[in-house]
Amino acid sequence: MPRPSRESYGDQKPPYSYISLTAMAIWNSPEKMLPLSEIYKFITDRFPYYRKNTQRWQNSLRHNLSFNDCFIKIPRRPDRPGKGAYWALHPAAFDMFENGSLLRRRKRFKLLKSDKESLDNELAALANINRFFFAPPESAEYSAPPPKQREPSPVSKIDPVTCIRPKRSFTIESLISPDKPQEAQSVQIMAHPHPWTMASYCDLAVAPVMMQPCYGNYIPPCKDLIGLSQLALRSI
DNA sequence: GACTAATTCAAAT
DNA sequence: ATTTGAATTAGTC
Repeated sequence: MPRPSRESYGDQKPPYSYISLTAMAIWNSPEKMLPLSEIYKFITDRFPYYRKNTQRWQNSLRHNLSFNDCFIKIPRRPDRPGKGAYWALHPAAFDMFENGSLLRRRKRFKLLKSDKESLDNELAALANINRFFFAPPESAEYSAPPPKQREPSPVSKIDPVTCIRPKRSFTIESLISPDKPQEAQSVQIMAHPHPWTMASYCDLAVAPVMMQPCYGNYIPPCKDLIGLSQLALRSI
């Protein structure tokens, strides 16, 4: 994204909140998700103001990441080595800046407790699936992780391990049969279309039950929407 | 000026 | 690196 006027703020503080800046960075990325280090990079690349006092504003930015439901943490796939998880925007947070202000939103984006819990469960399921499908041979041999250790949330109806609705009859354990741990190793990884579906993590043939979108009721990132980054960069 | 989002400091995980 | 809390600052209506 070449931007001639990229640094037109000079050393002055840009009129964007950390939430706006972070959303820009994420939105601007091809996969609509970035690790923390890339978010830092996006900001410091474009706004010289943030090349100083990094300790302070990066701590604040991290605080925002954890505190605001509009940011969700996508577990890093082990085939993508690196530090930290990926951060994405919650699909329902697109109209966060509806009022046009990138400084202060009218209202804080907050998920309902039940939505928050099911989201957390699905993300936990992603992490578990990562372990199943990407575990090194030696650790894959021992056995599937003991189901009993994972206590499902009393609220959510989604199985935290399989990430499927209870009506489904078979589980990950049944797919990864104890006598054929090697098959699980040969799973093909897809192109990672976007973080919202299990499809980006699992092979169709091996895990058909998981193809249903985890976020089926939400709107996935859409190119038709006016990207916050474009919006912001245009105004620079 | 009230209301509350955003920022900061910083402890705990 | 991530989460959380408390205190403070500061946009908006």
